[in-house]
Amino acid sequence: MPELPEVEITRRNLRRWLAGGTVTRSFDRRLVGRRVVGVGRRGKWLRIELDGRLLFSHLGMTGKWLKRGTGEPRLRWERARLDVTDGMEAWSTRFVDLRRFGQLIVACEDIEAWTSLGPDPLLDGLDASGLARALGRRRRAIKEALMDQSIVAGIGNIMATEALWRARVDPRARTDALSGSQLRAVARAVTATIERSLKAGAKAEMEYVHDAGARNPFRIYRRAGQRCPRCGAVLLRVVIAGRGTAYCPSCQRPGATT
DNA sequence: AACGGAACCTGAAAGC
DNA sequence: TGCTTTCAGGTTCCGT
Repeated sequence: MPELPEVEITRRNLRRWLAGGTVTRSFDRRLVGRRVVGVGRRGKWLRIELDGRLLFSHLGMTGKWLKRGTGEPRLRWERARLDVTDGMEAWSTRFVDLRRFGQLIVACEDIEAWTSLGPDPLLDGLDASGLARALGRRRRAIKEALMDQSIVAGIGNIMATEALWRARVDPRARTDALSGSQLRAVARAVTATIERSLKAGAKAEMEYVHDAGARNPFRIYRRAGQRCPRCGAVLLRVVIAGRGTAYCPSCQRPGATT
């Protein structure tokens, strides 16, 4: 269930585990014998660069990359593995994915899912004018627009919910109704929310909020019925683009115009 | 073109 | 206890 922060943490882990190593065993024969040059990310996509090949990885809802010993047995829900050696040591990375929405794609050049992404808030930055340009003159709800990967890359249901609360903007507000100051607030809030999550989540074994036993580290995500941490009003729930959305009816404002 | 809903898949938690 | 319903941090397709 990862969004940009978890995917970025996964990228850093994979870079540590793989970069400079040579693949000794893989789910795909075309990767065996190749050296890993580096690991990149745009939005929610990972791009593992090897000599002469690219491996794209999307985590879907439940995908995780984990580091294990080469001799360790197949993990529960393991779908793929990539073993490497640096000449001295050997180890294994495993891709586990309970719900199987994740993707692994071997390619020789960049795939469309990668090249068609909108600006990535961490790599490209995000300001009000960039956001306004990306939104264009569409009129859909701001939350739906933020989750569109061609508008901004890497935002999912949680980052959108949290960022709009931080920006004090109603998630149902139409994009063409937002004022300049609301756009600035949203752009700042998206970046701040991602950075907060990034700091909180850096671990070798990612834990997602819906994992059994996991705590909810977010301010309002999945907290409808509880009180707004800012103004104390009771948070409500609404469905936008098919996704559950908590919001504060008191301090999150609709667009400036209607 | 746009929008809601279903689909893909496997569970956990809540409700009865 | 056990059965049913709802929900889940993603993306895509399909019908209206």
